[in-house]
Amino acid sequence: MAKDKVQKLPSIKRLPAYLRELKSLREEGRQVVSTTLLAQRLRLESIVVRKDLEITGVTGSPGVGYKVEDLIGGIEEFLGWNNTSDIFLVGAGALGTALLGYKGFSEYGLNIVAAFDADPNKVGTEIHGKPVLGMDAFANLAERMKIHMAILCVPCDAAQAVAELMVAAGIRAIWNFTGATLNVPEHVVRQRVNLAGDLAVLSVALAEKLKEEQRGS
Amino acid sequence: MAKDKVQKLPSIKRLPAYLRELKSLREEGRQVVSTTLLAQRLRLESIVVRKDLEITGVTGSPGVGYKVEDLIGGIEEFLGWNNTSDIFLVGAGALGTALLGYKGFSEYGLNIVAAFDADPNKVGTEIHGKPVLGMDAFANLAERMKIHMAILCVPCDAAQAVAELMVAAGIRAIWNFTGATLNVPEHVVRQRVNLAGDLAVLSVALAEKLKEEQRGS
DNA sequence: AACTTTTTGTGAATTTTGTAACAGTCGCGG
DNA sequence: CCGCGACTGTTACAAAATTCACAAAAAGTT
Ligand SMILES: NC(=O)c1ccc[n+]([C@@H]2O[C@H](COP(=O)([O-])OP(=O)(O)OC[C@H]3O[C@@H](n4cnc5c(N)ncnc54)[C@H](O)[C@@H]3O)[C@@H](O)[C@H]2O)c1
Ligand SMILES: NC(=O)c1ccc[n+]([C@@H]2O[C@H](COP(=O)([O-])OP(=O)(O)OC[C@H]3O[C@@H](n4cnc5c(N)ncnc54)[C@H](O)[C@@H]3O)[C@@H](O)[C@H]2O)c1
Repeated sequence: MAKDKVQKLPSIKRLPAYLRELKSLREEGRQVVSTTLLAQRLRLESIVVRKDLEITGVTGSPGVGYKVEDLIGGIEEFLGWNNTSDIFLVGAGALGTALLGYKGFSEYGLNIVAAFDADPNKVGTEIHGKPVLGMDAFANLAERMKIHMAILCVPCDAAQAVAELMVAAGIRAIWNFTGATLNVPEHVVRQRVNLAGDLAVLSVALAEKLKEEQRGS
Repeated sequence: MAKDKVQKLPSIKRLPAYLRELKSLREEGRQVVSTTLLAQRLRLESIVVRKDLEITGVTGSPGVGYKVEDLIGGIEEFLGWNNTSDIFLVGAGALGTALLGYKGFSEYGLNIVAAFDADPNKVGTEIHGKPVLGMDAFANLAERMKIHMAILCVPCDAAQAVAELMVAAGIRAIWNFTGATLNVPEHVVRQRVNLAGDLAVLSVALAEKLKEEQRGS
């Protein structure tokens, strides 16, 4: 029954880039912006921008453009980034440490509350001001604090086990930085950061470019 | 003129996941695999897997499946990951440090040779066994060592300037971990790691799921 | 040997995404 | 207050990706 397909994925993925640019424009004191300008800044076609912005429901005025404020508000509301959501992070290793210190998340309405790790040497310490707790504390705290989202950056082999623990603790959304494919129940959403996939695209594009060049010259 | 569109992007992005699973199957001593099994492991439909594998040119035999060895070889060759490529990293900060220590890159035929940073306190040190050099050394070394690829993880504001320096040094592919949209000439390929975009998808999917649930109950 | 099951490979249908075209609105400069 | 260029919003069209449908191959089963 559950036909939980989110539509217009590509558009949604581009929204944060618009948001970033819009905030930068606001800094510059700009109040109005056209899709032409946005497109130019983001190296896209203006029609793409127009179509993307359509899904937020924000409207502009012909001959003028959109109000910067409206767009920022509209995108944030569409993404649910206007209210900050608290999130837990599991795996305070190399990558986890970088994420814990990343200032940019506040732009996305994201607040990492605490980190969790299996390593007893790390438990009890603080990283970038965030406490590192033991895995046994996870379920209890998640429930008490009503945390629904979690970042997963443990080694790949541990990923599935940790994910199951998350699900059992009531987590509903897992942001997965590991290479593993998670098996989770229907009611949990998951999003994998596919670095390898991006690199694959880059590799193929470069090879293509070089080949083409050889042909051309 | 150059209509350098790489086709089947979604398929290419999935290939590394197959590769990972295939290597794991090889570990387990498996010699043959069907798209049915692969799909099950990666939570995809078997037809998706079949279509994706098609682009590598590897063929299987009906009723049996594909040889695991063949597929691994085929995918690696298609992606150009069979010969290791050397790459430079610029921005040895929080994220850069994590990347420098990441063992997984060798799976992708990627070898980070050296890091570069503007911070004089970092220059001259080593991170995870990789030397951190000053920015002034970049161009010269890139040419001498014939490096074509670079990882960009400096703060967003510095991204464009550093990218231009890379291009001037002959870099042909930039793996961009910053939020900035890079302006580079036609002959350079770029791939942005869009964390914010992934989070956007997760946010919307979760909101959707919750809304749907409310309706359903 | 005939039949069943599993699975590949391909061409075609369907859905989704990206592009183009254009009517209609707005503000501006005369 | 009229015409012009800039811009939106919508409808129509094209391309790409996904999904379906099925013939044919291999291996096992009766
Ligand atoms: N480092 C990178 O740059 C990078 C890049 C891409 C992907 N990744 C992925 O991110 C993940 C983490 O990478 P990393 O480099 O930070 O590894 P890491 O080894 O530095 O950190 C892993 C952390 O997880 C903890 N851990 C291990 N098992 C656990 C468990 N069962 N429960 C809770 N905590 C546990 C460890 O104590 C450690 O602190 C890996 O899956 C890796 O593939 C890392
Ligand atoms: N930390 C994260 O988890 C994270 C997550 C997503 C994206 N990012 C992005 O990655 C980038 C780096 O993030 P970070 O957290 O590592 O930042 P950071 O401040 O820890 O590191 C930036 C590094 O770049 C160096 N640098 C600054 N200007 C430079 C220049 N002009 N030339 C060469 N080096 C220069 C600095 O000395 C520093 O070492 C940022 O663009 C950030 O948005 C980071």
